[in-house]
Amino acid sequence: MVITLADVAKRAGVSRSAVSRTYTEGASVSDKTRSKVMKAARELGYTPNIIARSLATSRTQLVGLVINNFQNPIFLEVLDQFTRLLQERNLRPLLVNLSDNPDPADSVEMLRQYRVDAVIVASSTLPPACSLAFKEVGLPVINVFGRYNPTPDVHVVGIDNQHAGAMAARTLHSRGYRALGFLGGPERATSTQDRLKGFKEGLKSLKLKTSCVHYADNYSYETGYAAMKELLATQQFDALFCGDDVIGMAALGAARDAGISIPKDLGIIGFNDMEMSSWQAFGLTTISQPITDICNSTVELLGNLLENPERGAETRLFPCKVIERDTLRKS
Amino acid sequence: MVITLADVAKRAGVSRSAVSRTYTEGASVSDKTRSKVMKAARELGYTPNIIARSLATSRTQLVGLVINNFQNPIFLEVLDQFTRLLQERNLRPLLVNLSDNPDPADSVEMLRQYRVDAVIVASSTLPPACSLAFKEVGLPVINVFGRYNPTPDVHVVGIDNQHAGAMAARTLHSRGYRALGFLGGPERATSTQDRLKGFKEGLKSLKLKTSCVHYADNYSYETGYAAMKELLATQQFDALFCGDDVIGMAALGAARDAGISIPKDLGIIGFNDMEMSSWQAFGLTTISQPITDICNSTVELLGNLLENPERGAETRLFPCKVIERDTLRKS
DNA sequence: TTTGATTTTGCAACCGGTTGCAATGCAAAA
DNA sequence: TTTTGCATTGCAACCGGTTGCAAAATCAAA
Repeated sequence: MVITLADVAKRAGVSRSAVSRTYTEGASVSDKTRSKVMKAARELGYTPNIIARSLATSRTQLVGLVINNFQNPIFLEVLDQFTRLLQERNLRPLLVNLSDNPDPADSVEMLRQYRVDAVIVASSTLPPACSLAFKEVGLPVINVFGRYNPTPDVHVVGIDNQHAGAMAARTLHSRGYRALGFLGGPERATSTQDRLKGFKEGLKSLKLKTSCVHYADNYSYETGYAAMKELLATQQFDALFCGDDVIGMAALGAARDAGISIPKDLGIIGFNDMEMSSWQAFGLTTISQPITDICNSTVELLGNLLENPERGAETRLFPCKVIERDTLRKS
Repeated sequence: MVITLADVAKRAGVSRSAVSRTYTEGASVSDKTRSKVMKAARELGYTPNIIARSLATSRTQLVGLVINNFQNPIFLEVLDQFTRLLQERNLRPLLVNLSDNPDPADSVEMLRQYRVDAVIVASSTLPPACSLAFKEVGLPVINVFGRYNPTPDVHVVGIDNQHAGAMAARTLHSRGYRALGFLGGPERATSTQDRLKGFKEGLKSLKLKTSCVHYADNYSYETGYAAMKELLATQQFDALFCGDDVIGMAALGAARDAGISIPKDLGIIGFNDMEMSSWQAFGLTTISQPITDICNSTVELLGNLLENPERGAETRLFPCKVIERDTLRKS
């Protein structure tokens, strides 16, 4: 037997509206009524039914949180931040795993059925069409870690991957490396493409050419290790820009196994600055994304979006930073 | 302008009930009516409102997923599995981050307000009282990675930590180590306590005593590293059972830095078999929990629980397994 | 064709809240 | 004391579905 508004109203000797109003921010209720209601509610153990409220207000306070990468530990941090920030704003994350099927249609339908107030798509590997699909059914959507688009059709918060690629090129060059290779994540990921593009352009402006380009199909150690072995067997290079720290660490492992001296004979720079890159077993020099800034900005933008859903699409880019460790020669 | 049941009904020339029934599993509708409705719905772009349905049926298909450990990468895998398994059953995970505030009261209230059908508390560090709090307000709850309790008041799915501790003791002993130490995770975590208890009992039946006992306050590398350094400075031992792989890897790092030969002069066994323990930079011998079995079993139990919420509390324990790598001598 | 059993259908009440509107109460101003 | 203005209150309709029940339709058997 569950307690409803009406029960509380009866016990407090007021109307149902009065009860509703004491639970509504900024509604007009006298202190006297409010305290009568509170008392009755406490005595009965009343808990407002948000589902019913959602129906009436057509606001659920639910936010779809779409993720497709449960391999990369960086996303655990992302989840941590998002859940915290959303909780602070009284928003609730409905988690969606898009790993196996990159076709968002089902998820779109599902989140629509739940009438979520907005959607966060956190992925650098999902195609832009995915976020668009949400927008097309009228759901406010933010693509975090998405691709920069000069004429955006969907809100994007993240980094400028091209710029980061150029930064990697300049950094390697400044340490005296000259034969620079690229070992990216999945080739189809826009983040990979953009980083490579920026890397190449960076090299060009330094009058250099990319020594080799190779990809790891996913962000696992094995894949990265195998890719690096192949690279070592077939290519010449004295420094490597890796599309992710996991791959960077795998490359580091493979190089060490091949007896290559790091950073003397080979320099490696990773991407993401995950927790364990700092462990002294690796000491991987890497480029970090300002995850905290990105997540904060996303949720803040989300807040604005809920006030004004028609707000035009914008792009928010944050600068990356080189994290100095032991896999590059000192400049 | 959003399309409702009534709109579809009007266009299809049937009653609202008919529309509702075509969207309800196992309801009685003729094929003719059903197809008329489907056609109208398609033409109008109708999406049923699950919130309204939830209100009417008092079933939301929402499941609270409570996590408090966003540091340990193992939980990313857990999240991956749970989201997948829940999705398969048309259940939706509402993610709750209990990191900062271990007092579950707010979360209980929130999940209650959303009328979630059930709650999964996935944690080995939260006190049992936390899961109980959910039960007390009438929410079916399963504590995953929880503590074994011979007279359980809450459903528990996980491993027998005591048994695992004994397994660690036997394993170290069988490799010829005799001065066995324990470096656990947070002391207050029941999993830590139980593993230590089992470890001690295992030693006792081998006529040995624990050489030293120490704890790391959390599951981070730094903390583990510092704890290990202290241990090395103050204690004598030739093998160490670590409460978690992160700590194990930190211990490994600290030992190497101290110039200790592993596994010859010091054996280390970890816990959890996380992805990177297998990386050849570590090759950490460890004890693995059968995460997949545990998650499967949890969701299956959850399914049963939804059918019959009054089902008595049960405990489901799965066996752990030693994963042989390079940080123990061969037997 | 009639009868009885079985499906299918629509009506209307209900799920548990919110909110516009008119009525009421109350205090300050006239 | 009467009037005016504002804060409070309750009524009743509404949000978008589900479902028990009785009536209508369908089907098979007689």
